[in-house]
Amino acid sequence: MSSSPPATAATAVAVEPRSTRKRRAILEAATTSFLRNGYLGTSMDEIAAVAGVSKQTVYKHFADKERLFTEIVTSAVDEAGEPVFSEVAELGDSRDLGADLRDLARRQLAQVVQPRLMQLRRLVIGEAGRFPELGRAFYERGTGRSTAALASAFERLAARGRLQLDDASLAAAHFNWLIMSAPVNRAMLLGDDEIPTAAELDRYADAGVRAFLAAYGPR
Amino acid sequence: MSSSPPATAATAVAVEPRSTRKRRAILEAATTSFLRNGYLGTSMDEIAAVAGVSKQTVYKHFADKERLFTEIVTSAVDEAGEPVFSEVAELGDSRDLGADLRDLARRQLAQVVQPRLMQLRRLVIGEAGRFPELGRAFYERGTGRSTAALASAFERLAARGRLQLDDASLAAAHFNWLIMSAPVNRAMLLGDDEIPTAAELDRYADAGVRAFLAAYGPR
Amino acid sequence: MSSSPPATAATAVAVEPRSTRKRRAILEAATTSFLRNGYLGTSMDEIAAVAGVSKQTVYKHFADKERLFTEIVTSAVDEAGEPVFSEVAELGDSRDLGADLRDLARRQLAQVVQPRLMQLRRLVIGEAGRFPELGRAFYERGTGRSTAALASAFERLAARGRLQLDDASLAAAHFNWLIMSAPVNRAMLLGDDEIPTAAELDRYADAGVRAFLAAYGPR
Amino acid sequence: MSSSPPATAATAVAVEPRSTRKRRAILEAATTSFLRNGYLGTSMDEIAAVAGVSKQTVYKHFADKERLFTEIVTSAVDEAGEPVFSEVAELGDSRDLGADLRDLARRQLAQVVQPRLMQLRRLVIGEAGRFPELGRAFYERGTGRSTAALASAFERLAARGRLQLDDASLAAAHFNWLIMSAPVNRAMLLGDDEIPTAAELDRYADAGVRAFLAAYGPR
DNA sequence: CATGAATGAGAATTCATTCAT
DNA sequence: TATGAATGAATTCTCATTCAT
Repeated sequence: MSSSPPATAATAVAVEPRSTRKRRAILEAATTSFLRNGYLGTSMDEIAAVAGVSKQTVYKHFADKERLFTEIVTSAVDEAGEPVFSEVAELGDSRDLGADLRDLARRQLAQVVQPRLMQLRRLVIGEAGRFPELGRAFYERGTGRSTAALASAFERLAARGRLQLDDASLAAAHFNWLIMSAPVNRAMLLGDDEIPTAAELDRYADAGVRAFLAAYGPR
Repeated sequence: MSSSPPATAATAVAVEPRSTRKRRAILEAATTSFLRNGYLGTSMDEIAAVAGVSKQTVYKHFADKERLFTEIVTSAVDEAGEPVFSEVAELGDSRDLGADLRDLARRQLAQVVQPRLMQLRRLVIGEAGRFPELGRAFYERGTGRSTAALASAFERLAARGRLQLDDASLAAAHFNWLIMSAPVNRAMLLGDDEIPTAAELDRYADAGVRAFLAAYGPR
Repeated sequence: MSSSPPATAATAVAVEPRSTRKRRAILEAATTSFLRNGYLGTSMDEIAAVAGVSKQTVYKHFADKERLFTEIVTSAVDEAGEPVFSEVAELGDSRDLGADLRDLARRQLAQVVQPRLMQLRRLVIGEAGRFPELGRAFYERGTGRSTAALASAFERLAARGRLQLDDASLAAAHFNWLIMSAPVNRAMLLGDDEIPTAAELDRYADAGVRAFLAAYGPR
Repeated sequence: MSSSPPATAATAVAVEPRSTRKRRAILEAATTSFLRNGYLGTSMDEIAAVAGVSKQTVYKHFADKERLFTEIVTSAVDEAGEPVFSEVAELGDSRDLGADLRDLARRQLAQVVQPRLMQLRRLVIGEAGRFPELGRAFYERGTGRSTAALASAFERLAARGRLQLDDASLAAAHFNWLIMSAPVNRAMLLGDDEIPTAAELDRYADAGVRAFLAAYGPR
């Protein structure tokens, strides 16, 4: 309150370089716009205006619209994959497997159904024709990675007799989709306003786990 | 020179009105283009050129691009729903429930994964922001209708002890997604080239049915 | 060639030739549209649609848009001039000149301020650049003719000492505009909704006559 | 904060910003074109070409054609009203009222029949259907304002016995139209080539004043 | 380094007019 | 004679990208 930071630090050093700041503003503006209006539905003019910079500045930072788009989507896809993945990796060996799976399922579902992630999913699917690499990235970083992690966790559990399965990947896929499919499909088609409440999601996750355990649990 | 009124009549009746012919050409061209390039990625010029008609003719048949688009997608959605739905409705009471379900699952999966239907799904999802009605229509006519039909079939089977369930809708959703999710998700994100072979699809359908019966079959 | 079938006569002669009927429909539709939307603001498509005929039929009857326009406006101008003119010609020699002039003024003003005539005036003025002949026609048939008629009536009256003037044309113009200017100017700029009531118009006409007589009446 | 470089300031102030220059070029081009060809008869392409700027630049300065049009016409109307109005306000109390009124009348008439103002009048009248606000503005700023000013001047003169009237507004309207109507009506309908010479106009103004004084002057 | 302007093309939509039927 | 379709250009407006300042 009373003490103001050294002048220099305040304006130039402590604060991040203005170039970086602008770059971030552009990224933010572009992300919002691309997620909301798609690739063709977004104009560079709009991005520059929302970011509060000139169009030239946008082009200084990103060679062209395509590059800006892929950069944004790629990094969004990377980020989005992270938390889901780390959750899965933690699938432990507590005494109550059902509780663990329920916990995982709930968290995963809550993650995946977040508006931002749903928009990203819609965007990638809608542009899959124009940008196939993004579809592939989304697939591999998302479903692919988490299913793989899940599969290896299930493998361990099967080895200790806590699950009955002969194809861990298949079981992982079944688990995954038993939990996510209905809400994700709904939300993808009905828009962000129709996302179920947290309670409903939890119930759905639990039901998925129940079915999964009935099919794959220790007999 | 005698008299060929019958001929005229014949041509007039047999040959469909040229207007109808043109209209169909426009619809075909537009459908192809919209499915491949999306709403914004498709131009009226292109549609007219591909249909081999003048732009004016397009505008005489369809008030504007939006109307043309929604008309096409709506009718495509309607058609697409039909076969899936009728399959489900036929779910009978033969002695071998597993065989019946496998049969249904295989057919349904083969249907849903057809390139054209996948493109439609991508299109509707991609344009869900711009055309929410289409998303809703797709949801209701697709998943919605077939899940509902499935649920009532399951209800009957449960009444006769052939399935164990207390929420038929939930069971229907589980069935549905156990079978379709993985391939559909794959195909949506990886493009039409990556659609699994028929044999793989059948195997996946069978695995889904197996898991379903393990969870919901007679104990 | 001898006798035409009675049937034909019944359908075609008694009733006015369908060609004439269509022609009139076209003229009516075009008149309405031109008056409301101007020359450029009116499309041949619209005219054909409103008239309930095909565009080709329009072109059969009228060589092109310009010809249709000028024909319509010219005849509207002619019609419009008529009643005003005949009123003026009747300006008699009753004992009460003031009453006669008031009568004339009221009728003339009521005529000239009719919505349809105002629209025509606006139209002709607005298109004066594109169609100077129409401006000229309107001027001559309207102001020109009635002022001339008025002038010769005033001449007669002056000869008998009932008016004091040395330039009958000038007096006629003054009479004319004392009565019409304010309401016409108002209505031209403020639209048809703002036309004064009949009573207000009468009062205005009377005031104009009063001023006119004060200036030109027998001293 | 202390002192800004004088040099920079000098150039920045002396040389007007290029943006302003372009804006003015656009306004000029658009004004000419709108006045000559009307709203629909003028294309944005043409405006840009005549102004020597790109279409984009036009659209950066003015959101759309409508806005450009109304801005131009509104400001033209405002300007046009000014001189007429200030003349009227000055109507003094010299000994020779007739001379004063003649002077005023001549000036006012000369003003009002200027080609540019006549074109504006035609334009506003022709577009009154599409842009009613402009008609109203023209009415209020033009006739309305000057008649009101005239009325209050007449009121003063009547109070001192130099005019005989009981409705100053009416007298003002009569004065106004006695002087302007015939030439304005002529010029509106017959085009700018037919505008009377200055001498004719003066004579007409004088005649109007004579009639006015005969009707409203001291008996 | 960043701004305003320019470019040149392309979008949707409408127009007046003319063939073929 | 009258219709649907075609034509070909023009309309308003927007786009991604690049100079010049």
